Formats: sequence, C-alpha cells, structure tokens
Amino acid sequence: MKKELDKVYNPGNFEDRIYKYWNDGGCFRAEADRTKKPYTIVIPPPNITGQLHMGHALDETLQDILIRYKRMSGYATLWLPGTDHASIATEAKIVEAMRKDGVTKEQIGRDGFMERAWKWKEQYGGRIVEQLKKLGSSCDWSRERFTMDEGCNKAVKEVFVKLYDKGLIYRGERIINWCPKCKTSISDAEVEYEDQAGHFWHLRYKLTDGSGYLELATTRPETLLGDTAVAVNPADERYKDLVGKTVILPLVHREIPIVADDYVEMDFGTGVVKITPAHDPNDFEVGLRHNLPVINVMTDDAKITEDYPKYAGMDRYEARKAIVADLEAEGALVKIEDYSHNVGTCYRCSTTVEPRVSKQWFVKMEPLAKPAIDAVKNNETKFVPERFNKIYFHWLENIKDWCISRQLWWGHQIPAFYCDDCGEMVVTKENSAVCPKCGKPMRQDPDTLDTWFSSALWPFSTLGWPDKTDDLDFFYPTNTLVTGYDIIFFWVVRMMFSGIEHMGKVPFDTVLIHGLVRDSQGRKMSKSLGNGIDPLEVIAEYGADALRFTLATGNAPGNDMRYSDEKVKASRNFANKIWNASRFVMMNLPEDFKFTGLPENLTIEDKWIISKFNDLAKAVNDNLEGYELGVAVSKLYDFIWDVYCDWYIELTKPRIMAGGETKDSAQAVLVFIMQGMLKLLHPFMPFITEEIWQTLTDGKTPLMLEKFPVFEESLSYKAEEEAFEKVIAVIREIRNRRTEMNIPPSVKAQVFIETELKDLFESCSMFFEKLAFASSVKVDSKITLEDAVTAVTDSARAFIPMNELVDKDKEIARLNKEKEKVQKDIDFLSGKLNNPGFVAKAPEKLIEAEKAKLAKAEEKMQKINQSIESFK
RNA sequence: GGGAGCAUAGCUCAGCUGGGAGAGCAUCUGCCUUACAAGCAGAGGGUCAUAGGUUCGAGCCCUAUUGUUCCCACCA
Repeated sequence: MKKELDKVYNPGNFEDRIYKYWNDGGCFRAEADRTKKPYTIVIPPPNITGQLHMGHALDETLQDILIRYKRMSGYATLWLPGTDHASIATEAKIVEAMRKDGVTKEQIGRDGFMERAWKWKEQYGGRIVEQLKKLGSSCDWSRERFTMDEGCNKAVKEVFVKLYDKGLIYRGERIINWCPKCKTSISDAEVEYEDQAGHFWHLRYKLTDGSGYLELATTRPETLLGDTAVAVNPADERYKDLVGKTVILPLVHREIPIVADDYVEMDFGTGVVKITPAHDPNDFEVGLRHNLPVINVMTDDAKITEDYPKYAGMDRYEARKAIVADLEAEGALVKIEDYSHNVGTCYRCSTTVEPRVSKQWFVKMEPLAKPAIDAVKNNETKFVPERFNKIYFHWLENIKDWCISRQLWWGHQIPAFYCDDCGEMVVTKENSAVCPKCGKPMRQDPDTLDTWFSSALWPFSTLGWPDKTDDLDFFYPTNTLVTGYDIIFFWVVRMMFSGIEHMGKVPFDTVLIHGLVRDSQGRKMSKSLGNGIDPLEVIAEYGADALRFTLATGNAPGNDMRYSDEKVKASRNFANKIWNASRFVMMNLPEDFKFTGLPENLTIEDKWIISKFNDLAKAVNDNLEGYELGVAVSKLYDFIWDVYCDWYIELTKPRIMAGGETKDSAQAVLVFIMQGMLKLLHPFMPFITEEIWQTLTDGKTPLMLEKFPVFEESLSYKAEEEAFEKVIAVIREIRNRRTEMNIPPSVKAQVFIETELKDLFESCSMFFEKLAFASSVKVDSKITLEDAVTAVTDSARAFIPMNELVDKDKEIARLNKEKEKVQKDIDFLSGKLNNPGFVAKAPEKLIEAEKAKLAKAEEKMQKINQSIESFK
C-alpha cells in the first residue's frame, strides 16, 4: 500500500482509504464455513429516518470490537447489517414532507402514499448505512437487509398466519392507547409516563330520587360526557344504601347507575369514582364487570364528537375548559384542587395518549412469555450485566396482550381479509382472497403491523427463514446481541419469545447491555436541548479510532457514560503515541528488513517485554470473553504507553546506537511486539492499526484477518521478567534522587551499584547511562563511598557521588524517613504472617507472596541501615 | 406503591468471583533526552456516602440510613 507513515498522525488521510481496502478485499464477507465455529451478531437495525448519533456510535463500536475479535480468533463471523422501516417515525416524516408540498395522505391515497414513501426510503435510507461505515463497522454489506424487504415480508406473513392459526393472534374490541397526533393505536411499551401538573375537579352528581348529591373528583372532567356509571366500594358504609340507585349526569342529564366495585379505594378522595369505560382502562374493566355501555366521545384526533353539539369539534383541552365553566354554571362544580399525576404520552411525539376503545389485533402474550422467562432462568440466554434479568422477568411476568395493529400505511399490511357482504374473515399469506362463502373478492385489513413485529423476527428472518437455508442452519442461534437498556422491552423481549416460538431456539446466547451516552454534564442528549454531539463531526476532527476508543474505555456494561471532548482528545493522543512509536520502529529498520521470527539471542529486557506481552495477550482474551471490553482496552493502553513506549523503546536506543547483532535483535523484538500490539488493539482501533500494519509489513495481507494473539507457554520468561524489574526499580530510584536534588538530565554523574546480583546489573549497565543519566557505571558486591546520594531498593544500593550537592544531614534525614516507611511495611507484613488465622485460612499462594514481600522489605531495610551507618 | 443503578483523588470514571486503593484530565516541579511538547522524568492529592455486621482479612458480601438517577405500577 505505502512505504512510509506521514510525520503527523492525521486519521482523515487514511481512514476512508483503509475502509475501502477492506471492503474491496472482501474482508467483511461471511461464509458458512463449516470447518470453523460460527459467531453471529445481527445489528440492531437503525431507523431509515435516523442519522447516526452517539448511541449508535457506542452500539456499533461494541459490536465491531466483538466481531473483529472473533474474526481474528478463527471464527466464521457474520455481522449482519440492515435498517428498520420504523413505521410511525417514517410515516410522520413523510406526512410532514407532504404537508410542505401541500398534499395530504387522503388526497393521494394509499398507493400514491406508498410510492412516495418508497422513494423517500431510497433517498434517505442509505444515509445511516454510509455513516456506519465511517465508524469502521465490519458488517457483511452484501447481506444488508431491510425490515420491509421481500424476505422480511414473507417472514412477517408466515408468523402472523401461524400465530393466528394457533389462536395466539386475535382481533377484538379493547381499550388501547391512542395517539391523537399520530392517529394510531400504540402498544403499552410505546407509552411513556410523565408527571404533569393538573387539577382535581370536585363535582357533584345529583341523585335521581332527589335525596341529595354524590360528590366525586376527576382529573379529566371532559370525559364526563361518556360517563355511564358512578362507582363506590361495596364495603363502604357511607354509600351502601345508594348502590343500585341512579344519578343524573350533569350537563348531559343522562341517568346513570351507582355500582359497587372493589376497584374503588375508599380512602381516596370521596370514595366515589365516575366511570367512563370508553376513555379509561380501569373504567373499561369496571364497565365489563357491570355490563355498562361504552360511549366514545372523541374523534381520532381527540376532539369531541358530533354527538355533543355544544362541544363538537373542540379538542380535549378546549372542551375541558368549556365543560368546567358549564359545570360551574350548573352548580355541579364543588371545588378545584391542584394535583400532579402521571400521564401517558406517545414515545414518538410526546402527545398525551388518549385511551380509546377500538377494534384492534392483539398477540396473546401469556403462552409466549412463559418459555421466554424459562430460557433466561435456564441460562440459555444471559444478560450482561446480570441485573437486567430482573427487568426482563418483571416485564414478562406482568405482560398484557400486545396490540399490534396500527392505523398507518407505511408498514406490513395485516394479512387479513374481510367480506363486505357476509362479514366473513380470512387470514392468509396470499396477496388477495375470495370469500369462501360468497365467492366475492375480499377487502384487506387497512391497518399495518407494529414496527416491532417485524424486528422481533430479525435474528432469523434475515437468515432466510421461513425457508430452510444453509445460513440459517449455520448462523442461528446468533451469539451476542448488543443494545441499550432502553430497548429491552421493545425488542429484546420480543425477539426472545419469537425465536423460541418459531425457531425452537433462543435467538442469541448473550445480551450485552450498554447505557446511554450523555453529555459532559450528565444530561441526556436530545434534539430539544440541542446538546447532541454529532459523531461524524468528532470523527472528522479526531478520527474514528479516537471516538471508538473513547466509547470503549472507562465504562462498565449497563452503565451510562458521559461524553466529553477531553476524553476524545486523550484517545487521539494515545493514537498519536502509537503512530510515533511505530515511526520510531520503522525509521531504524534496514531497507530490506523482513520479520522472520524472534532471534535466538534474546537479552533479558527482550524476554522481559515478551513475557509481559504474553501475559497481556492472555488478559485481553480473558477480558473480551467476559465482555469486559473497557478493562481489556485499558490494559492495552497501559502496556503500549508505559511498557512498550516509555520503557522498551528507550531500552533499545542504546542497542540501536551500538549497532551490530544487538541492534538487529532489538529491532526484531521491537517489530514482534509492535505487531502483536497492533493485533490486540485492532478490534478497538481498526484504522490506525491497519495503516501501520500495512506499512510495517509487505502490505499483502490485511491485519484484520491476522490471527489474534493468545498466551503461549514458549513466550513466558518469568525469571527474567522478575530480574529485570529489579533493574527498573533501581533506575526509578536514581531518577527520584536526582529530581529531589534538582539535578537536570544534562548533568551526568557517575553511578556505583552495590549488589549481590552483579552479573545482572553489569549486563544492564548501558541502561543506566541512557535512562539514569550515568556518565559511567560501576557494579560491585561491596562499595564504599562518601558524600554520595544513595538510591536504595531491595536488590541494590546505587551511589551517585555528587560531593558539592550532598548535604549529609539531609541525606540522613531522608534515609530515616524511608526507613520509617519500610518499617511500616515490615510491621504490616509480619503482623499478617504472625496472625494464626491468616496463616491457617489464607490461600497458600498468597502466603508465599506475602513472605516474599516481607523478605524484600527486610533486605531493603538492611541496605538503608548500611547507608545510614556509612554517614556516621 | 414496587424495583434497580449510582455515591471511590479537584473533575470524569475503572476496580473481574473479598487479599496492602487505580487511570485519564486538572494541579505542582524539572526537562525541546534526534518516535512523539498530542511529549518525557518526577510529585502532591482518597478514614472508597454514613452506621452496624460477617470474615484471619471488606471499596467489593449482609442489614439499616442518607443523597441521587432511572425503570415499572390503574389510586379516579
């Protein structure tokens, strides 16, 4: 691809090119390769109306990390992309666009509307897909699906007919949630409740027999028009004698009965409730129990019907005002109280929902919910984190039948047909039907299905179901579903029972739940607040890798996170660090360099970093398997920055300057570790790692298809690792001393090291020159020096003779302070080891470790004492 | 009314099944040491919300309390 990296890390220069390279190279393509194990993710299909927001960015990043990791680990991976038709949202947008053109749905009719809608879909539906690519999403785009494509349509019809035939789908007149703005029914899950300040209107209804009044309170006086009873609790002594009598409904002057029902709370209000079966779910139930008439007083846009000429055409709130005024005039209004109550609103448009009785289609939930509950109880599917089990169980255990019909055009039209002559109904997969009784063509139900009805089938409809395809056989059940906790009810639950019902198997083994991305002040990002941050702008400024890294770091599954520019900057700085490290590695490489394996003559620091890298590979694999993505990536960060860049690269510098064999082996190890780091980091930061990889290698094979590193016994050098840490400790100690004494790096000084590990330190003496600013290094088992700064560790005493700078008293004071510290350690450790309970019950490994620590502390103490002695 | 999360360094957050508290940013002190000032070397800063309990040992487990956020629920 290219030979040299740009001097400056500028992701905009290569991210698009790299993406094209992968895509053109077929790297994203999934094959049902039966020599491998499958790993499948289906994308939560974004709405075609949508634009990429931070929530998507997080969701896609997590999926891409998992899929890239599994792909590199040898699985046959499929990440199946697609989009959702989003019936309500899309229809609203199209209607809005039409309004600007001065056209209404009614004017152009259903066919005309659908034509426009499809055009709209072609125009905007692809936008979000292109945005997903900017993030680096490695989806198999050749399999891109749409919830209203031919295959999904087929699956939807199949499921509808199947459930209908089983008696699990039925049509009935029920009270449902109605959105007067969207003019459609919505399901329980689509209602959002919010506290609203309102009033409590106390009214009195006159007893028909003239013996007085019944006082009651309501938050919705306008529904009085549809009252068909007044209810009291059967045990309420106050009203016992009135049950069975009637009252006169104010304004309407209709005679309605007083019924007794347990639903009424005696302690609340006056203990009397007006019953409006057509406009309140509870009243509807009461109505059923007492056989009360259902009087609908509102039109589909929540205006009063023609049946009440005085209020006809007024919307709910206008009518409320008018009715309250009239009630007052009639003497039926007793008083008005302020009252705050919970009001249901439409999750799409926030309009207050109007409960309404109408004929709708429902899915009978109880028989479907039970196996879905069992599947999670039996661990066939597990939530990460586990606490979301409870939310899932609670929802399913209390679930009501699912209203699936929508009075919309954009969506899957319900496959039910009616005979206008005889009223016969047929449910069929065919596109048309003829009345089996009259032989006349039938009229299809004009309603469409809830969007979530088709997305519920997504994990198998996208793999070819209801046909028996090879893909379906191989890739189903899928593995990980990644989504936000706000989507559990809408989607996860419905996929669960659908998968179990139609496939006989759960749709996925793991549900990885993430939280919301909030703004830097912890507020939800929203259009109305205007605090949303466009991921594409972030990518343009800092690069997709920086954004991905930010979203993957520093947060635990299921928890919300805050977005801030500072975090992205820090991530970009990390990318920059890797960029420059690789430039260093490459700039010192000979022209014809080709990495062929680790050299034979590894030095101690080589083994040190190889061993540490090996442990890192194990940790990253373990964390990824446990869905601890944030932990994995922070370990990578620490290794790359601290271990590789700050230590190993610095350690190789003297060797590279020295030239010859040691230079060659240093470079081989530098390249080996760099390649390993690129592989481990690739799922998180795919672009920069690929770009460096292409430059570092011959550019023939993509990094994204390389093998993911795992722990290898042959790369483990525990003894060398431990030994070299001793050298590092001495270097650190010397740096400390120098900083304390304000000696600038430009001032070199002789270093004398007294240690029993003479060979070790002698072999490492060159590092002291470079990293501890030594002008010369002398190692011996016994060294006596006066007027020297001392750096003490458990394995060595290092002396820096700086006569004029050394203040004897200060040095003694410092040593004494350090002595105190070490003494504390010794006390702590020996206290622990002398505790019989600890020795008896703690694990053997821990005891050994504590003993080793104590031994080290004691050695250090001895050395400090020696130094103090020498000053006397 | 029920349920859940969160409370750890000035700020934003990690901390896996309990084994002497971590990162980034910010602050302070030195450094342009030829990969990187988007950097390097150091430093300071925490009775892990409170009170009990279990344990040899608790940020982590149990109980209660306080604050905070969210979800669910038919008190009109």
